[in-house]
Amino acid sequence: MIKTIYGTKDILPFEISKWVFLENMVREYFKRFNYKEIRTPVFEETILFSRGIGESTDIVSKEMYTFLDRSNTSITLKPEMTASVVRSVLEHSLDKQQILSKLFYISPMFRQERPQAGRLRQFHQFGAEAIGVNSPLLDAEMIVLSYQILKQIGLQKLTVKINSLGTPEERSKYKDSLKTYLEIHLSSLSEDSKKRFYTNILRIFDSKDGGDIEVMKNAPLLIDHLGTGSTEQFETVKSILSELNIPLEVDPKLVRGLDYYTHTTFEILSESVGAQSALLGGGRYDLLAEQIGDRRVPGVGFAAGLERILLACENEKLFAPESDKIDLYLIRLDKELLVEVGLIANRLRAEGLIVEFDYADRSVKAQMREANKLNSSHSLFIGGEEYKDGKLLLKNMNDGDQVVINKDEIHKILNVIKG
RNA sequence: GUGGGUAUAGCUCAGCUGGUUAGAGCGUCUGGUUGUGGCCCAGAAGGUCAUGGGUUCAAAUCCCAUUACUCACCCCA
Repeated sequence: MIKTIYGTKDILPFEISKWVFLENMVREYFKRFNYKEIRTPVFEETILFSRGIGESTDIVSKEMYTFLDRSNTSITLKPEMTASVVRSVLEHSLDKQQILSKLFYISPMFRQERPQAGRLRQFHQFGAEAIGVNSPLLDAEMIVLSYQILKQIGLQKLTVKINSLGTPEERSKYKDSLKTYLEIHLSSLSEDSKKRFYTNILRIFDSKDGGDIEVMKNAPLLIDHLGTGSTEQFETVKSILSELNIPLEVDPKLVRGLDYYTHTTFEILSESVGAQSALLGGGRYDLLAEQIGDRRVPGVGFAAGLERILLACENEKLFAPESDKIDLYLIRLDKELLVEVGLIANRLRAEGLIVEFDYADRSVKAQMREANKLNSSHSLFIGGEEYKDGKLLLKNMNDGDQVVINKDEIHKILNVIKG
């Protein structure tokens, strides 16, 4: 038996309505904020991600689906969307056509990680990127927009975390002072953190190792090394958000795992999912365009995990079990009338009714049971004496009332049902 | 990559300390008189008890391995 690949899932018919609901909600909100949808290919040249996201990041160093195609080009299935969107903006010079490109997407992503609750190898994200203008208003807008979407969906147990990573210069200065501090304590760090010391030193803040946490308590914080410009920008973002009553938690240890972030970074967490509690994350990336292109273009964005949001929704019981309905189920009384039933169904479907009938040549009882199971508002009996007299029997499945309809007045069925 | 857990019908799960033909609920199908659903009732189909070894007179049950799934670490949405 061939099965789905490890870490991938089918989304079956009975759960599609939840996805459509979320997608509609997301589209509606992006529309209000005037973001335009963008779709990019599922695969790109590997170098886009290795350069954009950063060689030393976990995503690039061990999680990408990378392969050589038949002409020996290194191809990678997109592990995230920001690099692709920025690439697209640069490639098509959207940044030269307008001062600001406000874009959103809903798309599958691929990362070869070990699956667990809220983490799959093919997963879905929606997100936004505002590219071209460096304004704290946009940083704030990303958080407002994403927070409101989650709220609108009905999620309750949310935490918004925010931090600033400053400019590259501030960051590298800060890294130096962090290095100086950690060199003294290097021997007492965990093995993982020792590695991080060389690869991605900021991540040591995220360590859950007791010894590491002890050491990091007294470590210098980036937030104290920001210049006045960065501090001002950060303060502006925070004050806009507090004016809008977005509950903020400043987390100086919030260090995101992608290299391109500058200034504002943020995450929204939920208590209603498993250990992978980040529903969405994002931040400003003023360096990225230059990394993968030929010019400096500022940007800010976020990405949200659909599966995690769905998981949170389920745990907070936000989805009422909704039952599908159909308008009409055709009951075939005589076996010979197979073709006629098909013709009538076709005519009524052309009128816009949702019509179903039995394809399996089953008994009337079975057909009625099916009509009931499908939640059909009416059923139409085709056959017998009435049919010979040019008549059909239309039955209301709720109250059991039946009316006679002339065969050549099928449009009347429409009136009764849609009444 | 590292650790823990689980694996019995389409689904959710029983099956106690090893002992006859492996069960339930739901779902599916059929029927409860000629052509009428829901509720109810009756019946049927459906399982190499994940796979391979081992212990034993006897294994779904105990042991080992493999595989799959799952949760957690790492990291991320």
